[in-house]
Amino acid sequence: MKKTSLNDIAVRLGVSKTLVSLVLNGKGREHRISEEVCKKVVAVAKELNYQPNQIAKGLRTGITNTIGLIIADIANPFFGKLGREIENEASKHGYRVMFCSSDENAENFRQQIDMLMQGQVDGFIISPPAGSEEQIEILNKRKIPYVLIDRYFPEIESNYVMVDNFKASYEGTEHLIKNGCRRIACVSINTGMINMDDRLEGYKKALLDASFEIGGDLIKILPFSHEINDVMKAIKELTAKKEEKIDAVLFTTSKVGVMGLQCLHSLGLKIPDDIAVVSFDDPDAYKISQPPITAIAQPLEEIGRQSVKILLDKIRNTKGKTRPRQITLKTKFVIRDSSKK
Amino acid sequence: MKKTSLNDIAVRLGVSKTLVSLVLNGKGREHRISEEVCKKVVAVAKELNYQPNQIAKGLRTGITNTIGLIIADIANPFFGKLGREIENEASKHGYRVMFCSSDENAENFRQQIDMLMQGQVDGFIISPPAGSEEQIEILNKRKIPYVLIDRYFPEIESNYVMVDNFKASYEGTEHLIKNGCRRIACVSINTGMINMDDRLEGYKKALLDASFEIGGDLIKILPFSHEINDVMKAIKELTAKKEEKIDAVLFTTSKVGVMGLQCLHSLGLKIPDDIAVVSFDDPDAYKISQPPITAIAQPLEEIGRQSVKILLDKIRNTKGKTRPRQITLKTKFVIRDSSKK
DNA sequence: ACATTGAATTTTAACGTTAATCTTAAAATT
DNA sequence: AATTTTAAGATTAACGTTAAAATTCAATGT
Repeated sequence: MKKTSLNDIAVRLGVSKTLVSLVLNGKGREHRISEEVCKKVVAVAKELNYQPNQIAKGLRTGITNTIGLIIADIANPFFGKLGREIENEASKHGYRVMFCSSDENAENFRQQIDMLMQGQVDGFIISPPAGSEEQIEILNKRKIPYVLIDRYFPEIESNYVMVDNFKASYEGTEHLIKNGCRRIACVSINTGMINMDDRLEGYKKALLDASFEIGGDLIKILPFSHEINDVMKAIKELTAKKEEKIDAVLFTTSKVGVMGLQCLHSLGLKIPDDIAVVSFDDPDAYKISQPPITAIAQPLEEIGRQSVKILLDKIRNTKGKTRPRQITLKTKFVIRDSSKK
Repeated sequence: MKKTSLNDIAVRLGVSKTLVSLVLNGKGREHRISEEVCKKVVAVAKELNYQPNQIAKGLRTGITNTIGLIIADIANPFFGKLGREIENEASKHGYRVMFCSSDENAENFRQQIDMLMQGQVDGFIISPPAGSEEQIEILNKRKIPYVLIDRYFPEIESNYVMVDNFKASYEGTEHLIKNGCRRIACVSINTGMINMDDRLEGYKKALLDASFEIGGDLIKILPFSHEINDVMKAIKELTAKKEEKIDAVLFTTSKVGVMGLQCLHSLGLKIPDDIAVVSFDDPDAYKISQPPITAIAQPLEEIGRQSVKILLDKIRNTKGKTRPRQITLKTKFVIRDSSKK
């Protein structure tokens, strides 16, 4: 049972395949195909269960109705949820999604971009890893539509959808200060990307504005491919010294936060009494944690919607040199018991 | 800057595009193309940064090197992690992945299958929703390669990769019994699929073998699109009656389990003293939970590897009527503090 | 009567690739 | 010298679709 093609329908009706194509694409009226013929075409198409071959369509038109999504790791709930929002929004507009997990690795990323650029997608939604500037520049040069999410390169003119990481971090830290915390640590990761920098800076600024000391011994930057051991080491160091013991910690991602909580628990530290906790992102784990964790939640649905919207805009309007669309969204600060002193 | 095609290289060298194609596909030797010409072709291809157009290749050969992955929800960490394993394994073999979240909805599923069957993928890895038998039969009839994961239809001959849900559930329940629990509830969801049935049956059989009563009031089957309210209602009912109060609960998915834990916490019930907990799946949340949750972990990497392996096998061997490959894997029972009495 | 218009289609070509067949010239064989 | 073989490549056609240009036939206008 081979698949039905336009030609099969055409032969069956003794008309040209162009006519069939026109009719099935709803251009019958426009091309003054008679009502009668239109009906016949539609009937036969239905009878033979015609499904257009998207590959052939793609070759002819250069349009695949597919978006390439490259993020760090689809298994990370943050990206999983974001991926889902992107899928939903794309689907609404008739687009499918191919996804790749770069593991924050520039070489993986390069290969993935190359692979998907071989005519398979109309554009990209990308959370770029450190060191991928060159690839992004290539997209610019070739005028391939794309939107960055989660982070961007300040020195490259791009479309992007972000959150205000600095402000979010500032708020979270300020909240801890207001709740009476005095020695607030920050555990972050070294991705080399601006979103993490901003989160650290927001934290520092909040300490500064409260006239707190910003000790280097309060800040732990983990290697970006962090294991639980790395986190454990950091937490131990932060909680070791009796006199200068910390009383709160800000985690800058849910991945490091989840690991951090495991460590705090296994060290027998009580949250929030011994150590108050605030973390970026808001995975399920934070809701069932005892106590529940105060979270800096990103507006995933909005990020998904906006990034797809902008991308489809760019795809439809590749010629007009529209100025880059750069959107910064607000995070939602969800106060739970982990930050109550 | 248009993309380089085979023809561009051919014209530049004054040879035919067939020759260029042969050389770049490594068939130069085989077709006795001279060493000298081969080198020139490769050099120019590199110079012009030639990337084969996969769409054109796909049209000509009928091969897209793309797998369609249809699961319930990529935002669900279980499927997110599984998706990642599938992506990894597919990538090793030069395959890309397109994903769709069906939300366990047969109509969504139908559309997604139809969409991806329009020439865009070489085969499917599918976690089929209830009521999708017809679609699966269509795949059979059209000889489209696919592998089912997580569940299957007993009445349809298919390839699949599963875990032994009955046994896993039996073990989990048996463990609770051995730890001294006497009134063990089961909170499950009504997907209408065999994996959930098996989990329920395993639970029942364990009770039966221990000569416990299998009360209907111990079993709560939630609507398959369950909200936290549904779970809360079930938990309340299970813990309401003083005399017949439950002392343990088995959750048959992590989604219902995570919600259930939220409910137990908010009702002020202590785990495991008031109620011991065992749950299918092993999300991060269970590791940082206080106490950590005893989990029936599925071998996600193995499921991913096997399903891709079988699928690629079928794709490469569409003609030979190979018998269906049906694989049942073992779960890993991870005992943590939530089940200690 | 003859050109003009309009409706209803058809023809052609192209997207980039590759499988199958065909060509050519030189070298080897009889 | 005539034939066959071999090396090295070219040509053709096709995958299924669609944009652009061309055709056909009838009706209308002058």
